[in-house]
Amino acid sequence: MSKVGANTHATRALLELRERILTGEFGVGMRLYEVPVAEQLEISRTPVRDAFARLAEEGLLDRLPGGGYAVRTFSVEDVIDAIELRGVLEGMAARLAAERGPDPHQLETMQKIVAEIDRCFSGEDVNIGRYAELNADFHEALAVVSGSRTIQREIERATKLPFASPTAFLPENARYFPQTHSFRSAQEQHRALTAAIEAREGTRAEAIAREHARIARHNLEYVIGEDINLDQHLPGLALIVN
Amino acid sequence: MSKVGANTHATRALLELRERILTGEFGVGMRLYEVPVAEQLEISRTPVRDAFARLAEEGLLDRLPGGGYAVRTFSVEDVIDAIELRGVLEGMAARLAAERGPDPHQLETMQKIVAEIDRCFSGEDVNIGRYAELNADFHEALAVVSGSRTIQREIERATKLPFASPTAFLPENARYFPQTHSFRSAQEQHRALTAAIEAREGTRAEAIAREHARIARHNLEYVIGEDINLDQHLPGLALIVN
DNA sequence: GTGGTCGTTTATGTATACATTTTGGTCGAT
DNA sequence: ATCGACCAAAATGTATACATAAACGACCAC
Repeated sequence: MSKVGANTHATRALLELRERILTGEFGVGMRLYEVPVAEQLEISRTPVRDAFARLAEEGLLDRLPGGGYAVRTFSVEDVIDAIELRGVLEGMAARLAAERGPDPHQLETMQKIVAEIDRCFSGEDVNIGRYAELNADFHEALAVVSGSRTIQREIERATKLPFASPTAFLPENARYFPQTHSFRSAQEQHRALTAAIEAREGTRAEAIAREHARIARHNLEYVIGEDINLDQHLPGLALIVN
Repeated sequence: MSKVGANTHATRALLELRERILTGEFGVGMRLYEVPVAEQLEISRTPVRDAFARLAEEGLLDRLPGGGYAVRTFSVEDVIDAIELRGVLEGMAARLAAERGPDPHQLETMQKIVAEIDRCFSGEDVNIGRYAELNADFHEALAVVSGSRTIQREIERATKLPFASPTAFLPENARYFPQTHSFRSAQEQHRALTAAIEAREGTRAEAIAREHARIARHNLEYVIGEDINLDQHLPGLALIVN
């Protein structure tokens, strides 16, 4: 643990503040001041400034024209577009992989993850926790198989907003969602996407990836429609205003 | 001029360092140290740190694992992918505009810019300077007509890398490029893209926007192929290693 | 009631000193 | 020749004091 960032005040502030933002502890649009935050965290202003800047970079804080930062507000439309963006980026990743030819090891990694996800459905109940884990692995592998550092960076970045991530709205268990059957169709998409990449079918791969990303949108609409108070359970939901 | 950023040491450092990076004054991959840079710029370390962080956010500096920053290196492939990414983002913008219906005023703005670009071709010589200016305006209007803040942010961000911007490799005059006739075909794409959006043809709009972005790729390949030493004239070219 | 000006308070920008970590070179062992 | 340990120098992280700008409230004029 000698790497900078792992145990610095700035990093700890970043983690703490990110958590508070995502759980809604700071109201949306709320301005954050260096001095009170530094006092709360019992550190000096300098690492707080660093943390603020990093959170702005992540898209969770807005820089204000006169200096300072405020918690960023997201409309439902912003969230929909962020999800759509991830789909477009992952579609591009899939297309590039198919067009340029996937690295065999990386393709094999994807195939192994798909096989492992299948095992989540082997019992009567879906093993949601494991599914979520592997789902994230699959999406990471998808970025990697693109063979493009640029795309990997962008997907990583787009995924930082919790409601746009592939695991968005995947709770630790399924009690909030009546549609666990959709996990199976999601998995079919994983399988089809992997096959399309292998077959060098760029257009097909892109289309599947885009459609696949819409799962998060579907879940969002479900959550919004049911007016479920899930702030504590679905990170980032507190940031959405409408 | 009371806005933070306009005249702070941090902003001046940001502008100065960005310029030096893009002109190749710092070698690619070169590590930048706070103390010497602060001395060169005759300011303290604090604004230098701010500037470094912002340049990392812009993608021009890499954060190092042990702290500190280095000038980011781009392979030709990275640049190609950055250009492709812009095409994909602008394609998404065009598609969203077409699917959701463009705001009439914003559409009119695009149409006016297209008409104004036409006037750059009215003489025997293309008015390249004006073309470049209006080209940038067109692309900004394209981001705006998407009606999506998310997309606007992302396009703005993708465009920050100079070789991925719509004006990439558009010099102040055409003496470096024998293919000024390609400006005319680019303008036809502007026109077609605007018409596709107006006609609510999302798939067509997206395809045109993607193809349009490839102009920068074409120009890149020309520059690389001719081995033209254009560091001082084409911002960011100095960052490309191969 | 509204808008502009002024003064005070608060917040951010900056410099600098100190603390901690990283880096690079040297030396010794294998 | 290579690797690991050690140490000093350099770099980054942090705290704090000071400088400057922004924000806010009060007051006045129209």
